[in-house]
Amino acid sequence: MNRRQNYHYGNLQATFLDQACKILEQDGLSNISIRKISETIGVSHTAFKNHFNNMTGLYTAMVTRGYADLAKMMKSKATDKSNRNDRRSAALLGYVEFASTYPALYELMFSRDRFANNDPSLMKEVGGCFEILSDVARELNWYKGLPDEVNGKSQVALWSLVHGYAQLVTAKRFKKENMKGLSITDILPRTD
Amino acid sequence: MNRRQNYHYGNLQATFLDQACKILEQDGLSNISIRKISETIGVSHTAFKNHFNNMTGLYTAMVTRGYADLAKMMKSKATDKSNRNDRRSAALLGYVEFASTYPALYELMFSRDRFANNDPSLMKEVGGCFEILSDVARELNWYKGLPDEVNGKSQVALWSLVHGYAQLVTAKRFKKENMKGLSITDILPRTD
DNA sequence: AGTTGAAATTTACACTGGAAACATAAGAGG
DNA sequence: CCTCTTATGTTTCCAGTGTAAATTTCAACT
Repeated sequence: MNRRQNYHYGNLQATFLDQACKILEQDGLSNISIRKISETIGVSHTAFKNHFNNMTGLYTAMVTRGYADLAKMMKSKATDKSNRNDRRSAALLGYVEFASTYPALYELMFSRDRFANNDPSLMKEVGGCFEILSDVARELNWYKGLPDEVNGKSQVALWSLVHGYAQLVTAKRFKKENMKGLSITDILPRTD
Repeated sequence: MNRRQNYHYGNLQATFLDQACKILEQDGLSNISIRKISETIGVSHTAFKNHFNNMTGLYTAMVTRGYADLAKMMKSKATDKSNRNDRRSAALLGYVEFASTYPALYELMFSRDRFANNDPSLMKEVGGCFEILSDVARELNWYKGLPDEVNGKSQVALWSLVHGYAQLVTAKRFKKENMKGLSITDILPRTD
C-alpha cells in the first residue's frame, strides 16, 4: 500500500477522495480543481479517470460520503443519551455541527448541477439521513391532528427547518444579536 | 441606446446583467461563463471589466438584484390581500415561488465564495428581505413566552424554515408522496 | 515466460478568467 | 474648431481548467 516506487499508486481511489474533500474545505467549492488535488497527491491529473469517470463522478462520490458522514454524525451524538428528548436534540445538533464543520462539502451536497442526483448509492445514503430525521419528526409529534405516516408534513417541516438553519448559519446570514446562545433546539416549535 | 454602429454599445451594464441571469438559469451555476454571455450579446469577453470589475463583481451584482427581486416578489403577492393572515401567507408563497422560478440564481444567492458578502448595496437588499420576513414572524407570534424583539428567535426560525423548504423543493430532495398538495403555509407551526 | 488488462502517464485540445496594451468614441474647456 | 481627458471596447496574450486519446508500466494469471 502507498509505496509508489515508480508507477502504480495503491488505493488511489480512497486517497483521491480524501484529498478532494480536504482541498474542498480549504479552497472552497468554486476553487477546487482536479489538477490541484492530483498535484498534492503526486499523481498525474488524469489518473483519477480510472476510479471516477468524471468530475461529476468525483463530486457524486464526495456527496455520497458526505451524506454517510452526516448520518454518522447524527447517530454518534445520540448514542450516549439516555432519554428520547435528548436523543433527538443530539441528532439535530449533530446535523448542524456537520454543516458547520464541513461547510463547503455541505454546499456541494445541496448544489444542483454538479453531481448525479440519481446515483443509487447516493440515494441510499440520502434515504438514510431522511430516515433519521423522520424518526425525530415522529417523536416531535407536530401537527397532532393528522397522521404523519400519511402526508409526511412533519418530515418536510423538520428537514426544512434544520437544513435552512444549518445553511444560513454557515453562510453567516443571521445577525449576531439574533444568534446569541441560540441553537437549533431552541427554535423547534413547541410540542405541548 | 443600443445602436452599436461601430464601437460603443450603450448601457452594456444592464444588458450584461440581464443576459447573465438568463444564461445562469439556462446553463446552471457551474456552467455559466463570461465568454458565453459576451458572445450572445455580441461584445468582446473583456468588455464587462469596465462595468463589473471581476467575475466576483458580476456575481455580486446578480445576487444583489436577486435579493431585490425576492423582496419585490414577496411584496407583490401580498398587496392585494385584505387581511393579515393572507398577507403573510402570500409573502411566504412569494418567497418559494421566487426560488422555484430562479433556482440557479437562488443557489448563487446562498453560495459561499462567489460574491462579496460585505458589499453595501447587497447588504441593504438582504436587510430588506429580512425585514419582510421579520414582520411575518412577528405576526406569527411563535414563542409567546419571550419578547421577539430581544432575541429574534422567530426571525431565525421562520427564515430557516422557508429557506430550507425552498431549497429542498427546488433541489427535489423530498419524496413525491410527501409533497402532494403541500405548500409552505401548510408546514408553519400552529400559533394557537 | 508470455499474455492480458488494469492503472498511470504523456500529449493535445478547447475552454475558462484575467492582465495589459491599444483603439475608439464622447465630452469638456480653451 | 481643436486638443485633452476619460470612459468604453477590442486585441492579444497567458496561466489554468477538464477531458479525450494514445502510450507506458506493472501485477496477476495461465
